[in-house]
Amino acid sequence: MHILNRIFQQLLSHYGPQHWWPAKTQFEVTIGALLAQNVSWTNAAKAIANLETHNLLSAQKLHSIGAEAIAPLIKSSGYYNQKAKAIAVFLQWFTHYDFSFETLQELPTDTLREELLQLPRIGPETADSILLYALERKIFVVDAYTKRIFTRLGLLTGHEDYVAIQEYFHKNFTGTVHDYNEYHALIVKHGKDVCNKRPHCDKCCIENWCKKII
DNA sequence: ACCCAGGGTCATA
DNA sequence: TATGACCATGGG
Repeated sequence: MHILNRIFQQLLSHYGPQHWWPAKTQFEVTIGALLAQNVSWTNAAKAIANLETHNLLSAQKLHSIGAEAIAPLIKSSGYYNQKAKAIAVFLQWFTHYDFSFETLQELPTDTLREELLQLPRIGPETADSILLYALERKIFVVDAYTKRIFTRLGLLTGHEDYVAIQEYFHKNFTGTVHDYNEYHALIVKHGKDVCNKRPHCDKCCIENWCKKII
């Protein structure tokens, strides 16, 4: 049993299921992934709620109004000009697949990932969030918490790039897609839970309960 | 007032 | 490759 599997079990038993992604549709997950970039989830959630209020939480409708009309509706998510443009470009790309997630599902994961990465403001974490939480592909989502927590645990040096960290999980974590879903959500939960002020803090995970895992 | 939050991009060395 | 600046709102 690899350490990554044991840490997952610990996190799950400690925090319980996180029920990600908090959205009703695959489209809402995707838009949410863009809006949540580098802002608190509550900020992103307000923007999504605002779109829903205006009955714009569908690809066709959102595509029809354009970036200039989207921007003021998502102000609460920050970077609203960049994000509005990103949503508009994504929707333009999505027209090639008839605004259909069924059609998207026909593509292999690697191809989909490369396509998504071509789009503005869709970097590795956002692309993987869409792949995992909207399309249910077995992809590990790496974020700043992942790097920080697992570096503190001594399992990473802190100098690995995104892909290297992702491969570490793909090779060693033997979970289902649902487990991949929970793992990332639990890491975010744990990252907020413990002291997250840079390198060291006494009452953090290492001193308190992460040692028990290892 | 400062820091950070479910990042990405671009310029610079 | 590796930093730094920038985007921008809202809560602590």
